[in-house]
Amino acid sequence: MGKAPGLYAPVLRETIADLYRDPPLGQRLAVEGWVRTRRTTRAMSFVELQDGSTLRALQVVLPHDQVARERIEADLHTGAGVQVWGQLVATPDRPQPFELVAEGYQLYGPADPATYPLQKKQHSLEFLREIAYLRPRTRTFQAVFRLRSSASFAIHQYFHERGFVYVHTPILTPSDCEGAGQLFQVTTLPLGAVPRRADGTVAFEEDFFGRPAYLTVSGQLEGEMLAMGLGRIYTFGPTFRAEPSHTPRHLAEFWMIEPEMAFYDLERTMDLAEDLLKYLIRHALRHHYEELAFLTERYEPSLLAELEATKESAFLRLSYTEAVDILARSGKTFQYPVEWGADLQAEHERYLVEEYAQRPVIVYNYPEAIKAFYMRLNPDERTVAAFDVLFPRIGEVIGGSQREERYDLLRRRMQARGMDLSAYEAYLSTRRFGSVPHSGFGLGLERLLLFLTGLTNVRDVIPFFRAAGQMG
RNA sequence: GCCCGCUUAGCUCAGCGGUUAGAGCAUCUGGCUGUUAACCAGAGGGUCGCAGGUUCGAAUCCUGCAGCGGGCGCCA
Repeated sequence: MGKAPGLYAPVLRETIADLYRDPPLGQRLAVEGWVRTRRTTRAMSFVELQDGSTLRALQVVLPHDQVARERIEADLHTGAGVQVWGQLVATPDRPQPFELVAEGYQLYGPADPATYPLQKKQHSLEFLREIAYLRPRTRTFQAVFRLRSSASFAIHQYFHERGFVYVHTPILTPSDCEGAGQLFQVTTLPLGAVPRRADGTVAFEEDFFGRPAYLTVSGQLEGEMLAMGLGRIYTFGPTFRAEPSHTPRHLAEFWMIEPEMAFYDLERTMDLAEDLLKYLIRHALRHHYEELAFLTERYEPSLLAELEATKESAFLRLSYTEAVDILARSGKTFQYPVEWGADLQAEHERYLVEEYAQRPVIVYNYPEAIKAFYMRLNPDERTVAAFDVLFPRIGEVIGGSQREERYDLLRRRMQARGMDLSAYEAYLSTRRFGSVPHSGFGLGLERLLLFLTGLTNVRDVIPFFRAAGQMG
């Protein structure tokens, strides 16, 4: 058996991705990774080694006259972490282009087959959710998390290429961004013995900030303030909603991209949203064909074709009024009635996207009454300059609007909704000093990833999921 | 929050009132001159989610609870 090269050995130590990119055939080298499978015959064993650098595995041949069979059978089970060294040899007559003929190996960490949960067969996504810490050992999650990483990078690249400033809005906030769901309260007060005032209410002046504090549900309001000086900004960070939504599309902690642009009207903002989404799809197709092909084969047969079609398609733009009209004339029977003034239900959105348009749809100019206070009132005074981007399979992926920049109008509408204006003093003040038209939107990273990966549950596109009653 | 479904071996599932509960894969043992989800032979492995109830008899029917999944609502 050859001498162990060790961690700082004078031999090549390469990732498997490097080997496939430019195989150093004939050279002696060391590779590190985890055993995916092992097959043993009388004279030799075969190990498929993966290291996370690529979905492809490296076949390692272990001749039993080099490495004792008993040792291999005791050590090299699925999941074991090892370093293997030997010579890289071309194998033109075999399914793989080359393989490593081992001289020896070092077992970093065994994986006892009696207790190691993963096997070499495919597991259900539901089962893997129970052992989230091992999901990165599977090719599915390597593909998904690599796409997540790459899409995140592409988002930054897209905005930076266009002069947007990446801003960090606070995670801890004193107030709600109205209409964005329930908040997680953050406190250092002892929950077992909360200090109270004479009238029995909680004495928040004794809390850490001297007032109630929450985890942010959106960076939008702060983003608007930053855009009113920097021009074009975007946020990209975690947001938190304490809404007990039990669906495959909701998380309590998720990542959101929120651009906010001074001097943008609704149409220009819709253009930006559409362009961004197509850019991200093109980026994934160009840089991650291997991952997308794998996910297409495993999970969503139409994934590649759908991405190809979407990156070229012109999203269909319909005003809310047009959309209601189309639904009313569709001849379809919907569970929820279609009438002007009611919000579009999931079944309505699905009809518009999957049957009527058969491509992404942007619905804009929604009734004022069903949308948030900060959306700009249109001249008809019945609708606001809001829009949703609806995708096949996953529904709403972006929600945005032109913001109400007129001080008196904004104030009046907030009052009409019974909001406490004192909590929004800074926000309102931006409308008193040099207020200009501006717009923005929110893109849910996990929902985008459902579209890019072909998976159907957002718990599977974030490494460790947090949802009502679940911390994966 | 409302509605529906599922829970049987390590995993994926079959069994849906009637002998000692099954299969494939995994594991273990042995075999195999290069395997590719290797193959061949054999073995071990189960309080049938939990708690009650109905019945001569319950994995199977009923009730409650829990976990998971899905639909709806809310939204990203």
